Amino acid sequence: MAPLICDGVLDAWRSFLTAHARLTEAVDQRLTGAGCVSLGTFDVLLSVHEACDHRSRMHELADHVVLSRSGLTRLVDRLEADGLLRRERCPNDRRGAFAVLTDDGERALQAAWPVYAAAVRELFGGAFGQGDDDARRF
Amino acid sequence: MAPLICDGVLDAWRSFLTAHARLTEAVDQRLTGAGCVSLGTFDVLLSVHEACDHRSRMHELADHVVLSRSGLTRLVDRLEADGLLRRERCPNDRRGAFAVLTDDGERALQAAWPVYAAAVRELFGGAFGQGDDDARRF
DNA sequence: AATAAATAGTTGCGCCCGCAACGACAAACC
DNA sequence: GGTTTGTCGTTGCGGGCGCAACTATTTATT
Repeated sequence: MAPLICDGVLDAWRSFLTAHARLTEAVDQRLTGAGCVSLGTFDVLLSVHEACDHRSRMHELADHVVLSRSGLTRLVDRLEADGLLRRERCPNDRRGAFAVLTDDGERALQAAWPVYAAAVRELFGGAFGQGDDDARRF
Repeated sequence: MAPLICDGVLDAWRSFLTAHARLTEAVDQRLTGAGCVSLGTFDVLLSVHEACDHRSRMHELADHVVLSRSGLTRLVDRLEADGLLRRERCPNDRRGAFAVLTDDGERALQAAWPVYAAAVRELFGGAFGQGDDDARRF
């Protein structure tokens, strides 16, 4: 039988899959190796930080980090236990809750940021034409 | 404070992360929705199929699908229980084992292949310039 | 040859996730 | 106003993964 994969799009897809697995693993190891939060935690903290008033509804947060609602509930549980996030009741909608950055969460985000940025630029940016490497304006 | 993300490489990285999450979810749903094996299973079956003699050493397989050795052990356990794969002792190295496609595994791979290819071309290929869409030579 | 170091694969353990079901609430409909 | 439908977030459950430790075997060292 001929090889199943003989198509540019499918080759690219497989490269995409392996690149994602290796890159996320490498970036996560940079973060945790430097004593920072994990990549998953960082994504959540950053999303909350970028939201209006540094707070985000749970379902919006779940959408933004591409996690199920239940998955986000547990993750926020952990971050709340770690003191990085806290929940706040939503005044308009008594069903809803906000995730809000605590001061510790803000500090953890700021501490992780340079590690994250450097790792992404080096590992991800370096894997491409690195045409933007001199466009750093951090 | 200024927004933390103001860099082309970092924007691209975040798009990369969300694209991966959404695309793998969508491709997996196409496969399972059509009664085929999951995406993770498909990757393993395809890797074994492409290997020499349709068999692959466990550690090579783990590397190829970017899984830990223990993770691959469990995954092959499940596929063996499902009758899609079987283990064979390695004659040269008595520590080693091969994962080998069974006839059922081969059939499952062939059944999933067109669904997989169509999903990847449409969802992944379509997300780009689709310049290769007419280069299909399946 | 004898021993030390490295490698292959498996297992116990704990973590993290998605699905389905649930209770609380809001919005739409009549 | 009361009922139906939809949405928000949480929980029980089971699946799937990585890390560290382990056994068995190979390879390197002396």
